[in-house]
Amino acid sequence: MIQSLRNSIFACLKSFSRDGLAEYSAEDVLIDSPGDVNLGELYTNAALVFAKTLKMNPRALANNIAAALTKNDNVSNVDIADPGFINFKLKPCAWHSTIDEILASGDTYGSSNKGRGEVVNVEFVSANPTGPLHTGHARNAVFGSVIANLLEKIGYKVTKEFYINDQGNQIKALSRSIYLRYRECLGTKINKSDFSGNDMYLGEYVKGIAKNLADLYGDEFLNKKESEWITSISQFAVKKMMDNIKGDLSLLGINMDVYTSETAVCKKNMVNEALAILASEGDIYDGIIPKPKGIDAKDWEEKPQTLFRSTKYGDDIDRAIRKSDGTWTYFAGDIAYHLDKIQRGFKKMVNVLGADHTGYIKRIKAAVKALSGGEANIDIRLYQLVNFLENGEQVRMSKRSGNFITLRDVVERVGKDITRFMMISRHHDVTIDFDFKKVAEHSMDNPIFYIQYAYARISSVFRNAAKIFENISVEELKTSSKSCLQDETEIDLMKSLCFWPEQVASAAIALEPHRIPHYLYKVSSLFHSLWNKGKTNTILRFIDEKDRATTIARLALLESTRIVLKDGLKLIGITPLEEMK
RNA sequence: GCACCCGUAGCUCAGAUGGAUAGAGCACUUCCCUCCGAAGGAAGAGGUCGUAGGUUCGAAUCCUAUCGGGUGCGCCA
Repeated sequence: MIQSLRNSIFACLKSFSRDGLAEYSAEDVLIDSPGDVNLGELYTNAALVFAKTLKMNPRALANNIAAALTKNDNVSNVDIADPGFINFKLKPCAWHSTIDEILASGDTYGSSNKGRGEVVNVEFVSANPTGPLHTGHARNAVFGSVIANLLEKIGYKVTKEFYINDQGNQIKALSRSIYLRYRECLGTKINKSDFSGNDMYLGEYVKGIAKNLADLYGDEFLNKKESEWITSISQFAVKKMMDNIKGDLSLLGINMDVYTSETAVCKKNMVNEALAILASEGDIYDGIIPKPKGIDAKDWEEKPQTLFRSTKYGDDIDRAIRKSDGTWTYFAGDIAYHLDKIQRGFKKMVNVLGADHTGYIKRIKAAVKALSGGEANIDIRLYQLVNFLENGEQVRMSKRSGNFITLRDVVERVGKDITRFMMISRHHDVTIDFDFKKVAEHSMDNPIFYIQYAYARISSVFRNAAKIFENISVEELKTSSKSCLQDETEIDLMKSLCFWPEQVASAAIALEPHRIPHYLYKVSSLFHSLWNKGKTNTILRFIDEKDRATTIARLALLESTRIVLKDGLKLIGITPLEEMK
């Protein structure tokens, strides 16, 4: 409905200039409901926005648009306000046809083809396989998965990807930690001091992996030099940890499409290939990175290193791709990985990272630009920390000691749906306070219950209606007359449902999933409001035992509300409840 | 020192592409269950959108400066 209004306004604009609007489309026409209801149901600022482009007086343009709208059968009460806003209403029958639209579309209501089937790679979580997923990863996982759902919904072909950092010092440290526990399993006495080395892992899960190792390989690695076991145990450890991580993700209902391993990328010689591309553009050179001012770096030595000229693509300083011992930096591997993505055909990429990766954005964007000759683009979304509160007190966590809340802990305690809702309902740039007590409360502090409650109430109405009227079918809801739906709140609800496709598209394009739960809350609120109106004003009740036609019309409105709520909940990965318990 | 992010009601937060008198919830005040689920609803009060300039028909939104808070800054991944 909104889209067809846009189209008629845009057609009017186009009649004034054939090519002046070449860069614009009907999508650029704003139609919204004004904050003040006295101003009307809907308004557009198109005359103000396009007056300049068309070199016309805003007021004159507004007159023309208003005339065009007046001719539209769905529109009534067109009015022009200074300096050129156009306010108008829709005839009730137009709102009623929005219900028919929703019922006809069903699950696909809100979908669009803005993505035109373009492939997009959404990389998220990508946690080091050195321990179970923790609470930070939970936000990453939920955020990434909803972005993927949203992009899919607007017509992109999405690949959800996890990058496995199965190389480097952390994996070595994990392997050494496992090896110690493995010896312990086989009877060697291990002292606490043996774990005092660099970044040794102390978590209980290390013992579990060591036991598996001992069960499977016996004393095969015992009394051998590190060089003889490190590769085997690393591989074993990564395999075990990845199984663990996949299990944790599935607790949140998340399945990745692709897991790409750093080792595999290196084996394909991608690092050299990537560097060759960069070198051919003159973006590789030997140089010195200056010491940053104002921070503590006592043992800083200025040494020449191989650098990537990322400043050419907007970075603040050039970045090292080789350590002074000649081995590649992590960044070199990441450059190779992104070349791999590009070669797999992705021109559009999204990467979800924790806020501690702030400094990483510019260099990876630079690399993608350089590697693709400007063809590919990567969006990096950072998310802020989650503070966990127990009885109002923040829970301290330390990963090294193994003392941290795992994703599994959280999900087992409050459930998948609440975890997901908490992680997704705030803007990604805002830190979240996750209070274990509050989130489980069935109260207004916890909007998920409000939304679930609306959904359950609708289902309840249908259950009750079925007791009174026989054989209510979706077909009957579709074909019935809705002309009795005239109440202000009913219209408001229809109006709100009408904007669902817009909401989905805006959330997807902005990569801001939190808009979805906020919208669902608003729809729920209108529904609850309508429900309560029926308590005092009995003619507004959904079920009228003596009037099947009216009941069916109201059920049609409720069904379309249910479709939107269900679709929205599905996008954010939450299971709707048929009844509250 | 530099980069990125945040600053909106007492509290927790929404306000995409600049739009009209800045919105919710919690808390506070007052109402509404003989009634499809009160786990709800209606109304009231609460704001110099950190501050100061600028851009224009119009700024919470864009630009500049500044204050406060967070994150990060070579051979960690």
